[in-house]
Amino acid sequence: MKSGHAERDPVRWQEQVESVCAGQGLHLTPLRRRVLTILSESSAPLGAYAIIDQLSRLEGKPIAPPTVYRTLDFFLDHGFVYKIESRNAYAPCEHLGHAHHGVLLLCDKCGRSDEIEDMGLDRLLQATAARAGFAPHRQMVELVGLCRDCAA
Amino acid sequence: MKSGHAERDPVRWQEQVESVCAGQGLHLTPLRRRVLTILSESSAPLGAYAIIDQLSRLEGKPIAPPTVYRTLDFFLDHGFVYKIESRNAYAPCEHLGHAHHGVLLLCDKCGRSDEIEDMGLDRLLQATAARAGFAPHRQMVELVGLCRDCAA
DNA sequence: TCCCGTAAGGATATAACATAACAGCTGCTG
DNA sequence: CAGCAGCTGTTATGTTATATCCTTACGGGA
Repeated sequence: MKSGHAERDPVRWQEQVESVCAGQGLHLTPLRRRVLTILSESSAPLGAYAIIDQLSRLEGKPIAPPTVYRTLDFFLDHGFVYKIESRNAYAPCEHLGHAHHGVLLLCDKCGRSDEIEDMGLDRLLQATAARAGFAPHRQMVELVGLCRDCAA
Repeated sequence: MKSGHAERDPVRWQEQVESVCAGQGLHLTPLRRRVLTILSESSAPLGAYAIIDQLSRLEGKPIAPPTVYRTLDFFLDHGFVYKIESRNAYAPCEHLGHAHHGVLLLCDKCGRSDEIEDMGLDRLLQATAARAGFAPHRQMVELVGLCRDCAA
């Protein structure tokens, strides 16, 4: 029985990140690794303060916001994580390697986020922007609604 | 000489909102009217607290956040204003009447926001979502980059 | 007239999200 | 070993948004 969700494997995802880091000489420190685990094990995107809480519990001492925001910045910069602007939340990027400009499907009911790529859409967006004389360097496409599972 | 920007006429926009309100029996109170004016006269989208500041100056007394957030909610509910999620800012919706699901072009340099409609894009988004079994009821498409004027 | 319901706004407090600024540590490299 | 870069800790603060309760204004029906 297959779920409607992408069924990301947390372990596999983390291994991929590890291998990309190794390949690019990026430092995957213990702190970063822990945040990675927290993110990957969550079924839904997490807010920064949810990460702070979990991390504080893990470490047994309070972790201050800047620590987590810096870690998130590192992941965002390298495309391992994306930010969901309409929710102020962060989620593992399933398509490592590509610039992360997918379409986000955000379920109202279960809170999950799914990311899909669509070259046709990207081209159309680019063309639409170009027609307005606009040169985009970042795009956000977020759809809020009901996912397959929750609609059923 | 025509600007690259939509050159929205603040007065005209406000009149349109007035007429829609009249037509739908919506109450355009003095407070709402003042917020409308503040929004329409700004060249770039405003954050809620910028509105609070301006409104407080206009009224000669401090205005509390809930007052402005309620007013914004009213405008958002009726599609007079849209929220720019990636900036936490609010701007007049130039296409009254349509559900406001346009593409937002956000200039990094001058801070302005432009809204364009694209039926083709909407259809493609809808189709893409449907293929994933997703039923969207709200969409956000934001492109960040350089507008025509600033690129020149 | 009196009462009541509803919509709008005021006031206080607090929650939630994010960053500035500086200090310390570690490991590399000249 | 000196000096620098990268990472983390710490304190404080800035920014955005909501919960809660109270008051006012207005319209409709007993």
